[in-house]
Amino acid sequence: MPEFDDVDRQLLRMLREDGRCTFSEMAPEVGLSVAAVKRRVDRLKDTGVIKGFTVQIDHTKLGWGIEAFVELSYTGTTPVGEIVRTCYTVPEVQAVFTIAGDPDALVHVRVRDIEHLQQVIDGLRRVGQVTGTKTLMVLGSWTRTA
Amino acid sequence: MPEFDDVDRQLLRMLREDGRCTFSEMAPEVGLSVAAVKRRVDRLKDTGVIKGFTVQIDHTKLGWGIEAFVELSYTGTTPVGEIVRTCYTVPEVQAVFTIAGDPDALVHVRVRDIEHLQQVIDGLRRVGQVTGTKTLMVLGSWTRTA
DNA sequence: GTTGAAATAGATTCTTC
DNA sequence: GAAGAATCTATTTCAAC
Repeated sequence: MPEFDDVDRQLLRMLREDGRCTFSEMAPEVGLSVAAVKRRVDRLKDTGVIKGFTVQIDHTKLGWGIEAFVELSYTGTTPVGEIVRTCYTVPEVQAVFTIAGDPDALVHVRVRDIEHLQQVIDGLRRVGQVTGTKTLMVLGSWTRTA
Repeated sequence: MPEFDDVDRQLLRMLREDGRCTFSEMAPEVGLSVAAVKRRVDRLKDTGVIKGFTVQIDHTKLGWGIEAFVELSYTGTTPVGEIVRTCYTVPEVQAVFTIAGDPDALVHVRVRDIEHLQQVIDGLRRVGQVTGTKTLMVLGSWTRTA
């Protein structure tokens, strides 16, 4: 990453708040022309700073109201790559974080109800050499800019 | 949420993979007309299923290479709303999850380096009635569809 | 639910400074 | 680096089915 200035930061902030924000909307905000804004956003994509765009979904509205983090501990011989692989095949898993120390992984899951959560946790325990789990039930959440 | 069918699910899946996917791109995929796709996406926005759109950023490219989860425990008298409020004023905090049981909150932070992480954790400890913290350093991560 | 057409707006490219 | 104009593409609305 060579130069990266306040204008770039401003553009990223605007795109974080609205990923479909147009060049014409951003241009006056940063005091540049539409063409100049396009060149900057293109450069952010080319350099990989912008990985892509996505939609923000309210999962409770879809009936997937329960969110939890599952801490997983594995036997010492389990390679990290296998931990991730055994987790992301489970459709309820939203994200997997491999961790230094204890636990070995933190898995973010989203489920319809408690019974469903129980099934998902059982599924995670079964695959691989899991030695223990601890489930953190999410009561509420706040995410930056969402 | 009244009716919500496979076409809607397909549209959400496509928008998750590319939030800037156009109606004209989605229409042939789901076998509907452009106008019909627009009506469905508009309905998903109106009903709140679609909360918004955002950009996916590679923070390592911006020099914020370290990611961690901090488990926070509070005194019994601390209201949940205050926990969230004291956390999201810290700019390094990406997300706050309030938890049922122990710990009371799980905080996702993103920092430049270890020294910076130390400062952020110290900052989180200072505000509110924090009785203990445990930090999970993220070695690697996988997120659905990202 | 569909099609097609028309109007608007945004993206993109090119030439200019 | 930047602006402005021309072109193309997509969105949006509408009428009719």
